[in-house]
Amino acid sequence: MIHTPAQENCIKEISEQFHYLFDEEVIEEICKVGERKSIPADEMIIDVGDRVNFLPLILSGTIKIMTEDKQGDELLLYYLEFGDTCAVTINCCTRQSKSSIRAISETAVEMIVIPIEYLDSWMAKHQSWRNFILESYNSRLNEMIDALDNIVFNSLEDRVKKYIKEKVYITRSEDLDITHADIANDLHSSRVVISRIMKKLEKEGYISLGRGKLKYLRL
DNA sequence: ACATTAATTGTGT
DNA sequence: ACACAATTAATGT
Repeated sequence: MIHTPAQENCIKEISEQFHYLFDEEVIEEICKVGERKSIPADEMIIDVGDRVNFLPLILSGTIKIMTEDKQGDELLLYYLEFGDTCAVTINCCTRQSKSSIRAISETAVEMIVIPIEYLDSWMAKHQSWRNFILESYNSRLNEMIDALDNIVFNSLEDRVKKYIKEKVYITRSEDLDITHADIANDLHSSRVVISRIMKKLEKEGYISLGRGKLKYLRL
């Protein structure tokens, strides 16, 4: 098979990062039809109600996935990271329905987007692709059950702790630039309540506080 | 360097 | 939940 230099490059890059996920054929397919995209931080990628016509494959960076309720309040669902794809998107695409979620880049993101028309035939043709999709569904479902469990059964304080942990993990930094109001939005709570919890966590020595920032010490 | 203003955070009811 | 006080950061003079 003949490749353009750009495709050669792409194959090299994807094989390096994804060889344990996909076999050769799938990687070639991805390079043929996939398009590489760079997204700056804090960019809205998909909004609620948008028609989605591509499937993202994250190379680096983090994407925040959330829903919106009738009152327009947001709730953080989960993050997408390296090697992830969006299970919700797969659903939307194959059923030709509109997005039920909003996706915003948390950091700068590098990704490959694949037009949806290829997904069906790949499912049939390539076992490693099939496994990838199913695996992605499975792990996301488990995460969601976890998150639901957390909301229903755990106190807001525990949710804040978990939130901070996640944030530290995805930014690879113990110093977070975030306001109490931001956290309140993500957790579907109010600023005042978050402030009180933050103060408590600081007193207990878990974090240290500053205006617009906090430092993770331990949990 | 100082004053003004806006944004964020703290606290009592 | 609301209101307001206190604190801090940003901006202009």
